[in-house]
This record gives sequence, C-alpha cells and structure tokens, in this order.
Amino acid sequence: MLELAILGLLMDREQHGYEIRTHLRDRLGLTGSTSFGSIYPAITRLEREGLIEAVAGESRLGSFATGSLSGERAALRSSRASGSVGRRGRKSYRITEAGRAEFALRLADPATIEDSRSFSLRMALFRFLTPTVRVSILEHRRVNLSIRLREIRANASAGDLDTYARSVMDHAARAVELDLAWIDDVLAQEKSAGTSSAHHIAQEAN
Amino acid sequence: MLELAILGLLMDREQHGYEIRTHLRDRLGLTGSTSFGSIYPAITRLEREGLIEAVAGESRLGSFATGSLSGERAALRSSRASGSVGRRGRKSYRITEAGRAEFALRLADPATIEDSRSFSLRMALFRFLTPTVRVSILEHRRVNLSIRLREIRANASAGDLDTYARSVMDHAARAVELDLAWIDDVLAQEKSAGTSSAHHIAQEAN
DNA sequence: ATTCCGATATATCGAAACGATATGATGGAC
DNA sequence: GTCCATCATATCGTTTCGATATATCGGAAT
Repeated sequence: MLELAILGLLMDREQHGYEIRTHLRDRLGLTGSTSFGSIYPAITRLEREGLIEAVAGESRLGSFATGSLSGERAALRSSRASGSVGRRGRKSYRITEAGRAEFALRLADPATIEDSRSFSLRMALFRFLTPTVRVSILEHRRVNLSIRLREIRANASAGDLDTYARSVMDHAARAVELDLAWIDDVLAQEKSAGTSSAHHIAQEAN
Repeated sequence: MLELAILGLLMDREQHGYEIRTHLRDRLGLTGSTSFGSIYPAITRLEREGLIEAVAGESRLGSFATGSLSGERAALRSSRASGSVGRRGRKSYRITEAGRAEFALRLADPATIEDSRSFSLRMALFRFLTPTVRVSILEHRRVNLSIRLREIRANASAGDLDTYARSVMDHAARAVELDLAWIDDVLAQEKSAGTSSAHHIAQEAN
C-alpha cells in the first residue's frame, strides 16, 4: 500500500524521502504521518525492483565520494526562494517507465480496497483512473460500507455494552455514515460528469 | 495495543482466540477485524509474560473432549513432529492477577493515544478508569484533533490539489470534526455526571 | 442419507509497517 | 557564538498483516 502511494507521489515529480513523508499526509490523506521505518525500506524495495531510480547529483552528506558539487551548491543557494529544500544529503527518486506501468496496474487492481486507508489512497489518486474504474471502485466500497454499517448497528443495539463501549460503537456507525455520504456525493458528481460530457466517453474508448 | 485490547476483553470473562477476534470488532470497535496472525502471537506473548493463562476446559471438538490441557499439547507436538497437523481444540484464556495490574497500568498510560485506533480502544475501556483520568484523556485527545484539523484545513485550501485529492482532504477534515463533536459530547456528559453526583467524587478520593 | 458449504477454531510464515533511536546539516533566534 | 527546531537519512527490534493450511460442526440442498 505504501509502495502504491509513493509511486503515485512520484508520478508528478521526483522527490526525496522526507518530502514523501509529508506529502503522504498532506496530499494523499494518509493519517498519522507514516514513519521513516516504513518509508525508507519501501523506497529501497521499489528501487530494487526497478520501479523508481535515484537521481544522481547533489549528494553532500550521504556520499563522501563526490567532489564536484560547487556548481550545484551555488545553484541551490540561489533557488532557495522557490520553496525547495536546502542542499543536504538528499537523495531524490524518480519513477521509471516500468514504475508507471506497475503503478497503473496496482492502482486499478480491486484486490484490497477493503480498508479505509487504501480506499482513501485510491481516491486521492483517482485522476489516474478512467471514469468507469472510478465508479466501479466507488460502488464496491459503497457495498462494503453498507454491510459494515448494518453489522455495527446490529451489535450496538443488541449488545450488552456499557455506556462507553456503546458510545464507541455509535460513533463508529456515524463515521461509516459519513463515509457513505461522501461516496454518494462523489458518485453523483462522477455520473453527472459522465453524462454531460463527451470528453469522458472518448477517454473511455481507448 | 492489541495486548491491551485482549486484556480488556478478558477482564470480563475468559475467552478463546476466535471469540476474541469478533469481540475486538463488535465490542471494542477495532475496525476491519484484526487477523489471527496478530491475535495468536499476542496471546502467546501475554501467556509467556504470565498476564493470562490457558484454562483447561471443555473442547467442542469431537473425540478430543476428555483430554487435559497437557495432553492436548503433547498430542499437538507429536503430530507436528510426524509431519501432519493434529487435532485442535478450543483453548480459553483467563486474565491473571498480574494481568489485571498490568492492564490498569497500560490503560492509564498516556503514552500513545495519538492515533484514532488506540484512542477508540481506550474509550471502549473507559469504565475501568477513574473520572479524572477519563477527562484527562479526552482533553488530551481534543487538543490533538484540533491541531490536526487546522493542519488539514491549511493544506486543503493552500494546496495545488486536484478535485479528488481535495475531496479526500475535505473528507478527512469532516471526519476529524465528527471526532471532535464526539469528544465534546462525552466530555460534557462526563462533567455533568461529575458535578451532579457525590458517588464519582468519592470514587476519586481513594 | 449423504454431500457440500459456511462458520467455528487454531496455527504458522514471510513480508510489511511501526516506533524508537542515532546521526548530522542548516538556518534562525537570542 | 551558541542553542534549538527543522530537515534529512538510516537502522533495529517488535508488532501487525495477509495468505495459507488444517480440521470440526451444523444446517441446507440434492
């Protein structure tokens, strides 16, 4: 799941580990900022599989081998105003062609969209999917949530729970209801866009 | 975290692994049913630490019903050694005195109530805590959620996100708002109960 | 009646993710 | 001029996940 997220992030631009961490939280909505103990191993795996590659250059801390960095240093110093991070031992990574192919494959794979995290991730990457696949994922998720909601409600009412445990279950139900409302909202937008525009239909025909 | 949940479940009655799994979901609100690959190792750890103990008891499974616990283990050992998996019976677990003490310690420990899962778990086990600790946990959580909400809103508005990514962030914000409303609700109940009843105050005075 | 299936039940294994910790650079505050 | 927060990478032991294997039980379909 993390690998998919990282690939998705690198689809836009090359990034380094630290940057990926914040983007995971701020752009893909992965709650509670994923730890470096997950990120760096995931990057290593992806690199080993040839799905991403390290971008050569600007290594001052991480590698003690290079000597040719004076030009880079000056360039980075002057470009600080654009919001780019300073010249540290950063290693940036870029997605490869194989990585792009693999990303498309994994993103559309309906295997594990059960849990809330991986669904949210896919939703954040929806622009890389065709309208049909989007709708299919949304409807699949909708069914899952409906079932889950019924289960929670059954247990919350029938159970011999104390006040607090019941409160937790009630809140869980409300959270699922919020998710359902969200899905329905996106689904409605998706369908209105699909019928009102020939562009999407053309996109679908490839 | 799982260990705390299991201890909490066993505070009420002795249970076996499969039962724990469903209770985790239906009584403690742990979403997406925790896998056996987590539960059984956790049980083993707790048993090794002397916090829980296996109860020699009735096995539902067929001809095995009369076997003692040690007999069960011997049977399992020998059949495993001979290359096939032996009969399995139900093994119930009971919390020990040491387990009860450890449970109280871990439950009140404010170390990691950052994430949503462990907070929900603690809330479901609130009846084992004093009103003061309850309020303290709620307020701590409230602060965390407020900060998180501000971060999400900042990123959702300032970001160069596409429609879908923004939708994810907006939904994340609404989810946090729902959490906050929940906390406030419980907090209000907690406080009104604390002022209107001498019973709770007396409980606190030990 | 028998067969087949879904739920109950325990267990293990490799892989993935977490959480803590170490280390050092950089930039700004005081 | 030192001190601290943030930026940045890395590793380590532990926990959790996900898939898979095995076997029993009760009920429904054939």
